[in-house]
Amino acid sequence: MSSTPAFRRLPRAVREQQMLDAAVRAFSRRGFHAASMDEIAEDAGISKPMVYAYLGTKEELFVACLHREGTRMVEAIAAAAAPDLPADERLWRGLRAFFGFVGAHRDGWIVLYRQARGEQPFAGELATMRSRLVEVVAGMLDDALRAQGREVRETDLEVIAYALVGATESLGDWLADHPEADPAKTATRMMNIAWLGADQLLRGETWRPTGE
Amino acid sequence: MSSTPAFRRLPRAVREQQMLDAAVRAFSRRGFHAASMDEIAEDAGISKPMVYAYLGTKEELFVACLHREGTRMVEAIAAAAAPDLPADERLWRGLRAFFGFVGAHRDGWIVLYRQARGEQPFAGELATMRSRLVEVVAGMLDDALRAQGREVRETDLEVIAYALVGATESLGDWLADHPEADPAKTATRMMNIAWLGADQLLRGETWRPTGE
Amino acid sequence: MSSTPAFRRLPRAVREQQMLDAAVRAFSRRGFHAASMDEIAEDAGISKPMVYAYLGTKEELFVACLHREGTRMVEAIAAAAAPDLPADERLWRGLRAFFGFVGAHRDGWIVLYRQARGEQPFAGELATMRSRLVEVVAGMLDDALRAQGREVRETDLEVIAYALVGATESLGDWLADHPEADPAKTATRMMNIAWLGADQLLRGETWRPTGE
Amino acid sequence: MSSTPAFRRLPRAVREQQMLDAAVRAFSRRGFHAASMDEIAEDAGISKPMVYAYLGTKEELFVACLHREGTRMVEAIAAAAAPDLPADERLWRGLRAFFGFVGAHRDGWIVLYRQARGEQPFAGELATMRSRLVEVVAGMLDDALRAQGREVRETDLEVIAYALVGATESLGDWLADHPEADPAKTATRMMNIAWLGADQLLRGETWRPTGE
DNA sequence: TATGAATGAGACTTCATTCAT
DNA sequence: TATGAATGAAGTCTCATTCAT
Repeated sequence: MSSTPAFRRLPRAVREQQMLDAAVRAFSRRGFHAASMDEIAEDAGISKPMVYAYLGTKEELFVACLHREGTRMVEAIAAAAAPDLPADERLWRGLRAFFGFVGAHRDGWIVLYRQARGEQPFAGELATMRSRLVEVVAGMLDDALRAQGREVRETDLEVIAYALVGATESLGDWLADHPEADPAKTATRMMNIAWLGADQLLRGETWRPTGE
Repeated sequence: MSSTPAFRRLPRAVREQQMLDAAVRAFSRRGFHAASMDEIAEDAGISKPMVYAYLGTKEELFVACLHREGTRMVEAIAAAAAPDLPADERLWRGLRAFFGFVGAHRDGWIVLYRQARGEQPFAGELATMRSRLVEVVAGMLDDALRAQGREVRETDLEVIAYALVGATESLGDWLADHPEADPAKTATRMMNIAWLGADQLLRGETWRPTGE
Repeated sequence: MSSTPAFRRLPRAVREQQMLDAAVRAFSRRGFHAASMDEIAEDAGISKPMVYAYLGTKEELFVACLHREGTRMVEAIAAAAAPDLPADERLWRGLRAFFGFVGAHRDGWIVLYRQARGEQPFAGELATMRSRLVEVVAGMLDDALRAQGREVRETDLEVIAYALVGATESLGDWLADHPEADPAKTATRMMNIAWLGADQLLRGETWRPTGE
Repeated sequence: MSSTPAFRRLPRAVREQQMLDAAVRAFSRRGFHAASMDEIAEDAGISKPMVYAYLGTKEELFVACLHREGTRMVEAIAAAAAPDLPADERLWRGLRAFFGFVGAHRDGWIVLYRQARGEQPFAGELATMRSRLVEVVAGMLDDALRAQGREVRETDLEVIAYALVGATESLGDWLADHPEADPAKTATRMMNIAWLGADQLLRGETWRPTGE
């Protein structure tokens, strides 16, 4: 006799995930400002006041999206690249995990990479995340070098790591726009670029401007 | 007789540049949606209706910014990387011009790279620009290879070029956040990464996943 | 216990009628363009966003007014002029209902007759309504004629009907500007004009231009 | 060597007519509010400040249109219906002139009949014009009656005249929307309706409500 | 005379957010 | 808990009108 179907009154945690799903979809497609709370609530199948009650302000909602997707991504990568593996293996598994994440969570990636970047309140947090990643990658390179008995100035290391991360993100973003592409193959390509390219660089050879 | 004949009533071309300057500043700092036409008009020292009369809708204004800054950047790079130079020289000069542009036009760069990316109506155009750039870079790499009597599958070439462009953009964006850094030095670092790294890669050596 | 349970938070249907009332008043007095949404909302005792939420755009609001008033008028007339009555009785009751409507809903009439006519998006719909009315009147005349064993060319019938409707509308509009006048008396006058005038006309006599 | 083509610097009177032409077109198509001074100036091939200098405010410009078109119409009718003709001839010639005017000056008619009616500042003036016309028509009917040795209460006369004018305007407006229709034929039809219909009415016969 | 440049004012519309049931 | 009803605030855009050349 109850007109309330079984799926109402879900436990709070489930509802929150539904809302975050809807929010990530909306923010990914339309950006922080253009996405509307109305739209998100409707897509989540819930009323607007509930969204406010559970997840707070629009800004807080966006941050929650960033956190969930960022954590998912970082944990996926961290779980793959166990610290006791050799450096190249860690890099390779990390890349595979990264492209796998992008392929499986396009919207999440887009929120992280395209949408959060331009919005002042959030860009800082993202930059911090990237910095930590760059450190990790720099650490891997350093490990590899020491294993070969070589050493590189820390600054150079950081710049190279930064460039590798940038290149990787860029291919990841390309992947997000080409759902038909194979994440694993993309990972292989990036691994080639990263590992062989970096190896050469770190061997100490340097290109020099030719005067002027 | 005075070369600044009055304060108001400037000719159209001048006013348009003032408006575009203000718009690029605003869009760079606050993004497309958060920037307000009021704000832009006030910063340009003019009333809102003039902005609409000269440059149209907010969307058209944003496109005008994109065009001006994009053209500036492309022309700076094209002027530097004359097509009759050897490939490495072209790449080097192109990079120097690119980082020079970013250092000199931070706001323009940020609008192009950070703000346009997430907004659906504009992202496409930007992606096209990047594609053309990737082609050019791939062409340089190809030239260099042929000069050495080697050859590479076109797909690989494109991916490598794409990664190089991504890495370069990423460093450029880093530069935009570090005004104290030296564009020329950043260019040198990127040239190292690009040239030596690519050289190795293109020599035919390949890293391969180790099973699993 | 009170039948006016509170002041705010009325159910949707009630609020919509309040808004339409206010809108008809405003549009009637000032016309589509000069009436402002602010004004309408304030007169309805509600905030502007509610108007948009319930009734949409200004244009849609105007159409809603047109529909409500048009329907009211047509239904009043249709209810009075039951199709099983003899033609003259139908005409008479219809006229009485029409002038009754104009007297009781001046604002509605004015929106329909004076304000919608000049505005391109709405004029068409009104013209269609009038056409249908003309058909009905032509039908009445035809009935009356056949009852007398006479017949008239359809074109003539339509023109006469059109003129009758025009004359009626014109007197209706005059009534709208003379609230002290008696709708019933106006109806009687129009019935005289219509019935006796038409009778003569339809008897087959024709005035003819005298040369030139 | 003069770059000023011959047709600039027209005499004031000519320019004013061009502006009024453009204004009537614009007001007819879009109504008083929706028509913009920009549009009018451009259509007249002149700059906006000139419009203000010559014809004043938008409101004054509209009044000027009303005057010109109203005068044209009245004069056309007056010239045709010379007061020394017999009443039926006057009516007939007047109608022909009226429908001729509508056919030849659609835009002017529309401004007078459809657009001015709803705008408070102008409706009054129009109503006055119509009143005068009604008087004239009532006079004609009176003349005709007296010529037959009969007499009618003035009120009835006025109402009948009002209805005739309304019917005529209505057919005129129909003509404005059917440019392919023949003004002369429409005039003949209206003359039939007016003359024969009125004749009957004025003979003293009256339709009476049948109780209820 | 003639006009490009300029603006104050105000319109429509939308949104994030909250109240009262 | 859950939501329909409600709004303050702000943003985009247009227009009639005037100045300064």
